[in-house]
Amino acid sequence: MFETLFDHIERKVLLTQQEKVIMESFFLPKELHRKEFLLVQGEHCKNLAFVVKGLLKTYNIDDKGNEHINLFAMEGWWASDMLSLFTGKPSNFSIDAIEDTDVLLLSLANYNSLLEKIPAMERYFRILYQNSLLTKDIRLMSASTHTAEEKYLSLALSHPDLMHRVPQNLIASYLGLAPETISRVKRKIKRNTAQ
Amino acid sequence: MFETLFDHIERKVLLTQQEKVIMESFFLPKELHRKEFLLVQGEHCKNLAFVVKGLLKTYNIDDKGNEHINLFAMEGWWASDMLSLFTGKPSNFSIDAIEDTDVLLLSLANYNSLLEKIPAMERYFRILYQNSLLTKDIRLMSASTHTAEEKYLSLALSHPDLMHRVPQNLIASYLGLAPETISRVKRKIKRNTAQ
DNA sequence: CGGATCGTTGATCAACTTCAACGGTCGTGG
DNA sequence: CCACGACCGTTGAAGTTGATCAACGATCCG
Repeated sequence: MFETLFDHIERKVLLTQQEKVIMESFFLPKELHRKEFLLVQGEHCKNLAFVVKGLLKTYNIDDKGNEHINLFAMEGWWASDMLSLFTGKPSNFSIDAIEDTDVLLLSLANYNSLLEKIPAMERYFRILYQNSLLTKDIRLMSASTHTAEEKYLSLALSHPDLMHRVPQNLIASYLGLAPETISRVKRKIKRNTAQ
Repeated sequence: MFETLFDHIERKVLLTQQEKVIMESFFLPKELHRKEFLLVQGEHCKNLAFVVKGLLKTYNIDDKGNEHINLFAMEGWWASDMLSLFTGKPSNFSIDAIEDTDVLLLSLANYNSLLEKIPAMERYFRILYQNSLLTKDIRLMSASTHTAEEKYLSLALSHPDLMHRVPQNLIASYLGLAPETISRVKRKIKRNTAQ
């Protein structure tokens, strides 16, 4: 369980053996099976979740009943509704499991203790968030400048693994497109690359 | 100059007098007048810029020659192309001044020294990035779920100050809409609220 | 077998863009 | 000081992209 976590953290910062022991006590392991919820929209988000194995999706259901996926979280990723977690307001997102998934839960109180007691973790999260910002910026740019086809191709290029693990209607939702649009884009690409 | 910087930082973390003295040596003050560039798309981004006074815009020009504003940075905001700064790759953004603007420049080397020498700054940037992530998430959601009218109203509500300082064609660019669309949205809102 | 889930295809529709023209305002140089 | 250009917003008409609606086929699995 914790090996994946420490592996991932130590790509950014180093931890002493003692720090690792302390950290283990902060996390609560949990297993989710396919379709099980980690967070339900409207409830209060209580944890950050580190994905050890499996695949989660974070999504919002809007007024018209449409689902919009905000994030896929695979092994080594964090999932949460941080806005709800930090403000205590009801969550705008649901999180559930696309595959059977193992997570390590970190409560807000433990998150704060962690940051206080282990300076390396302050650094870790700074770097993690810094990198996340870069990718969000790119997505944000892509959302308003790219065509449906460009969005699809760009995701297929940067995350080929996702395309295999996730049904296309979820990819569509993630890209802000209708499932039918994805289907048509794929056909068009096939036709173009065929000859 | 530095008062604005420290005021802003000390809303998140506390600094000792000694730390402030050290920090001052890391920053280079610079004045920009209206339309002057801080960064030109395609060049290498060398600095983080803290806006002391004025207003900057960060934007990308796409293949078709369209300008897409990524960020407005007013007093107390940071502007940079972090991807270019950290990777050394050519920048995807230009940054220029909408108003005459005073900035404090922080080079990559000084940014790293800062983080190393002053743990409070590690914490400051972790919190800064954490908050930025939240707002980016909201923008990202808004970009794919909201109509033109909703996007406009939501910005008008959350940043009324911007609407007064920035011409509408730039607002349009920021929201990923055509300037004409903003004009029509405004007319519609006026008609609806009139009676 | 039968239902659930997923992808495909066609037809229609709505939202927003694009193109073009015009009017107002502001600031600067002659 | 005023005239001109730059810049900005508005309006209309036409065009495009992608959404929506509906129907159908395939696959998977209990």
